Amino acid sequence: MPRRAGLTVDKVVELGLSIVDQSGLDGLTLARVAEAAGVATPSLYKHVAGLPDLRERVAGEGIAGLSDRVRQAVIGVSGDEAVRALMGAYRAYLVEFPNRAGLLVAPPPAAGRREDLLAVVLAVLRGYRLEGAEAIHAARILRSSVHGFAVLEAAGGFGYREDLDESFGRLVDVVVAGLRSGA
Amino acid sequence: MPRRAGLTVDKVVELGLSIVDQSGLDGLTLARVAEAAGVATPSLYKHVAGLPDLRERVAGEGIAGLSDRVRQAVIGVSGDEAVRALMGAYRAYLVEFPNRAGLLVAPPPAAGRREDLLAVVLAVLRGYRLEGAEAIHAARILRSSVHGFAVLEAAGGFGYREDLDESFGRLVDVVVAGLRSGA
DNA sequence: GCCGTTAGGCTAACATTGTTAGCCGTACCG
DNA sequence: CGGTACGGCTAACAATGTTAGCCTAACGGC
Repeated sequence: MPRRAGLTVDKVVELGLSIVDQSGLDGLTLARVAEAAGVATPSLYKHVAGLPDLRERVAGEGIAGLSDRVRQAVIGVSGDEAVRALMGAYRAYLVEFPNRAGLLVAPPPAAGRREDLLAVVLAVLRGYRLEGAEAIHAARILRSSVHGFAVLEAAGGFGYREDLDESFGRLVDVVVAGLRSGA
Repeated sequence: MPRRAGLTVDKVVELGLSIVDQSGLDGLTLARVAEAAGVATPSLYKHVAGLPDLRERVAGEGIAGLSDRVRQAVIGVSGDEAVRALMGAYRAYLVEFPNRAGLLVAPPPAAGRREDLLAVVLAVLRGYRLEGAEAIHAARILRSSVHGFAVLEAAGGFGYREDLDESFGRLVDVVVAGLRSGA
């Protein structure tokens, strides 16, 4: 076992993310990360500035992961299909990683990552010939509805899990219809 | 200064809620509540079982507050107007108390409170002649979209605040149209 | 290949918070 | 008037975040 653990910021953030997946947002603690890294707690300060900084970075990573998934999902499709793919991928991400829901609403410098996601949404909406402010409104509608559903599902906010696929399908239909009508 | 502070569970929860409003969810700490109550920290254990319990109760109160607002908003209106009023009240609540957004997704025994909210939504949907599973799907669509928008707005998740009213108006239109078409 | 510098680990120490245990007086009830 | 129980308190402890300062392995320049 090397005297130097060879830790980097990226490894610390990755460990943090997996801890969030296992134990929820409240489980993300410097002590747990240090333990997972095989290192004493204060050593982490050589890589991150503290717990708030780590939280921010983990949130950024979570948003980036979502962004990647969504971007992959819309490759080669357009129009209604792209919207369905985008919403499906968004939901699937939070089904797979429910504990990351809380990461997706962080206001701070994670903003840069959010831009990526917005870019994908806007690209998809280009198929509807929406431009400028119109596209912004449409993007917000799209994101709001899928985010709301996914977050509530991830948190167990719906009474019973039955028919969730059906509910989601209908939500997607409503959004697609809205976009087509030039919402 | 009375030897007995005359504290009750309700007062503790109320103090907790106002602390959440002032300092966010992370600011809700037994120490802060005790200070606000003019009492030593361990004394709180005579009223709540600990921090998790307090969190649950505060969340319940937050959901109850939303429920009340929404219920008030739909009194005397029906159909499309009721849906608009419901969504408007939901959003307005989180605009007024942005820090309560995180309270609305708690899975645990706050479930009872959520039932109330669901009941209001279902009552509103009765105007669309939706029944049984149909009504459940519609309720989820309604709740998902308004929740998503309100949460993202509360967290500053939208880049700029401009035209948010316009965006929200369009979201409401899309949902109303979807419900009318029997989504 | 030596040597200085630095990066990346460590221990020690401390503040804050949550939590438990146990004490003690006040308020109320018979 | 006396007893009980409720609602406060202090003391003590564990866990976490954070700072300070040390020490050494790794690496680069001469």
